[in-house]
Amino acid sequence: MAPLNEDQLKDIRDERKKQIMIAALKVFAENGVKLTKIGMIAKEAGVSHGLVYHYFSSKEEVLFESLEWGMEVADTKKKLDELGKTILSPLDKLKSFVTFGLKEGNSDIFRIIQHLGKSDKLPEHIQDLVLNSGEIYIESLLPWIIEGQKNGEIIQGDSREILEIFLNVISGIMADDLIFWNHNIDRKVDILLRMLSTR
Amino acid sequence: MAPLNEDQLKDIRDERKKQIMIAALKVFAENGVKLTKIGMIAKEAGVSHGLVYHYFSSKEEVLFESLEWGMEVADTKKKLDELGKTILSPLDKLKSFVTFGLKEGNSDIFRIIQHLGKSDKLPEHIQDLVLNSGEIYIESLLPWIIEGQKNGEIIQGDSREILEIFLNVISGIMADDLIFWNHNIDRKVDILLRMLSTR
Amino acid sequence: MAPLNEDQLKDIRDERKKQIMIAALKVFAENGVKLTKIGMIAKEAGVSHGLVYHYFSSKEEVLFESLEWGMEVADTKKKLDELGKTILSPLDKLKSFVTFGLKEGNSDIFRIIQHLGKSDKLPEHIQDLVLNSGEIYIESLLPWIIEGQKNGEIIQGDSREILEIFLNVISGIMADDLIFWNHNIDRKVDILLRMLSTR
Amino acid sequence: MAPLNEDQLKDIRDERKKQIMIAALKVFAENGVKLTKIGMIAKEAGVSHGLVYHYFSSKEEVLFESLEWGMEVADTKKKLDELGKTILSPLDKLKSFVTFGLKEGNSDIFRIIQHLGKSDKLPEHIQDLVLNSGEIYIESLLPWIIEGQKNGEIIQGDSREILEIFLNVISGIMADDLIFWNHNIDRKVDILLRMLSTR
DNA sequence: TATGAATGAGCATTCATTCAT
DNA sequence: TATGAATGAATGCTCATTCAT
Repeated sequence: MAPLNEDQLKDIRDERKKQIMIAALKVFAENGVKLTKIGMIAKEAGVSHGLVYHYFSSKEEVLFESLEWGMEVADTKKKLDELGKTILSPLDKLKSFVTFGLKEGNSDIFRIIQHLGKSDKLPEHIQDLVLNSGEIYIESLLPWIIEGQKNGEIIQGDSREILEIFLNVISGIMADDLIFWNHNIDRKVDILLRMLSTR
Repeated sequence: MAPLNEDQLKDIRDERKKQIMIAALKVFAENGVKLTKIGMIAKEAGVSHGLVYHYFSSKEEVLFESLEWGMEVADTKKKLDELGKTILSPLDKLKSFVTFGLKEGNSDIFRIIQHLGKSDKLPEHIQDLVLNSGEIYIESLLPWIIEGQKNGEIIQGDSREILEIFLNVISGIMADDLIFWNHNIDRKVDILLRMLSTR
Repeated sequence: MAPLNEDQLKDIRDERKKQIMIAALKVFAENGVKLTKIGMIAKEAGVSHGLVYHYFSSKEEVLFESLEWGMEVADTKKKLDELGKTILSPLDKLKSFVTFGLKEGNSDIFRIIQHLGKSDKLPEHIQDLVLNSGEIYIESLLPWIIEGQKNGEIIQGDSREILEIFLNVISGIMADDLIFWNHNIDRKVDILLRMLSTR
Repeated sequence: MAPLNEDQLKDIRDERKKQIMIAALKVFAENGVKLTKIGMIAKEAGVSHGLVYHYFSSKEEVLFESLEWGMEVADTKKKLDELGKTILSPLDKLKSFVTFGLKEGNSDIFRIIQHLGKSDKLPEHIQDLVLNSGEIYIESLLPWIIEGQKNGEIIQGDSREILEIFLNVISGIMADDLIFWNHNIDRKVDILLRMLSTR
């Protein structure tokens, strides 16, 4: 009889928004932003397209909020923190990180960012998010590279340039065929890391 | 003015088709197949969109014929043949090939194929082309890998798997930011090739 | 808390309905029926859009009931009755009525009716209301016109036609820029009434 | 065989655009801008909605270009010029102008402008057009008012204010029921003009 | 009674494709 | 051969209406 109380409503709202954002991240990652239709997100989330617009004001808003939220809760970030605390060698940290990132679902944000990088006229707040996201990885990974160079594990040279090359390769791979990479993944990641390792 | 005779007409036909296909390959490579509008191809080719339909029955047909023709005449192929005849070491051949491929324009077909790999429902004849295209490179490159393994330049292991990993990395890169890779290209290609080289 | 008894519930019901109808008349008058969204009415009334549907079965029903109720209780009607009882000359009664009607809020029903007059396919019961509404004013005003013609204040001719012309002008004005008319209103109404007066 | 030459194409283009603009002015005038669907314009013009977008980039553009063109070629303007050259008295010029303007089709622009005046956020170039359009009438009509005041035909007072009141009444009427006004039009216009006339 | 979550029909706009010239 | 006029299917978004709580 009585309407739902505020907390219950907030729960539903949050739940639905999350549900839609998870779907959005997946579909955006798979198809790129432009080719993602709102209907695809709605279908993936199991709701009507109308509902998507009940929670988000536009497709752009879905993208922005999903990315923002995704970057906040991203397992990738947790993984980085977690790895930072282990006693693994820098190179092993990188390997572990790449292995993690290539698992399906873990690379969604990376892939979306990459798609976005290729669009011309991004709205500014999304542009900011994209630029910022790059920085997050660089912040975490650059110290590992430097440390690896110090202990002789990683090749010498401009650390940042080396990292950029590496990230470029990784993001290219992620945009590609994840299934291929998940077969025999350790072997493949080993080969990938040879790029950087002094052996 | 006398009407053109048949040969002249055929020349015009061929010329126009080529002109459109060159434009198509460029635009498809830059934007992906779905996001490429017929109008974009027509504009790039300097013809009306109507004319595109005069020579091709559909966008899909433009894609198919362009790819087929492009793979036939591709500079990449010539480059492979050419390199095959040099006395460069296998690793140096690979380097030279990658360096060539990263130059703007030389990777169009590669990039289109990669875009296509991500679509679900490709018409069969295009599917065949895509699969086949991989084979072309494999045919040329696999012997180099094997030779490199024999002379100790290239890491041991399943030659074909190594090549596939390598091609995957390369195609990922090509889909990405070519401008980045063309800065300081030799240094970058060197690092890339460390994946395969024993030193 | 004891549950509300039936009378109390009915009071709430009536209060809420009135609240919504007042809001509806205002918003319909300002925006026209088609351009009025249920959400606009709900917001103006300070209730949720869901509640509007609790009391009315459709937007059309909101319109119909609001009009019906509005015509019943309209201040305009009271004003007409009131003026009827004064000893003002017919022309002065008309002036006073027009001045009253041009004040913001007093012309809502007039304006809605006018908007409706322009729609094609009105449901029959609303059509009836619209036609009927005209009659209400005519009933009150026509005697004034006739009286004015008798005493020489108002121009001769078919009384009903003269009234229709006059009402047409008034309703056109009301649909327009009320703010303009409320500046220096007496002067403007004087000019308006020159149409009818013999001077 | 040969494609149409440039002149022929231009003719078709101009013809189609005109056809669409005429339809647009009519439909916009009848329904107001917001309630006018592109489909309604297309249907009125006897073309597909797609074609409307072939010639105009958006609904707003249809509105703008149609208004601009309509104001340029408007018979109203010609009528004003023409009347200016006659030897009619100022009051008779006004009568003649109003009579002309109330004929169906002659008031489209007036009515659209009036609809627009009630919208809030008009794009600036349309806003300009609206403001400008008012001025056009004022420019032509004000001298008539002044002249009429001089020769005693028209009531004394701030000429511009009198004109504004008059235009307000006229535009209100035009928004209304033109069919009503076109019955017995001379009689009605006579009554209307009594507002301004000293007799 | 009261809320707002949820749905789907409808309209603006884009673009592949057809066709008259 | 070559052009661009013309069509209509598909997609983003809005809003009336329904319904669970």
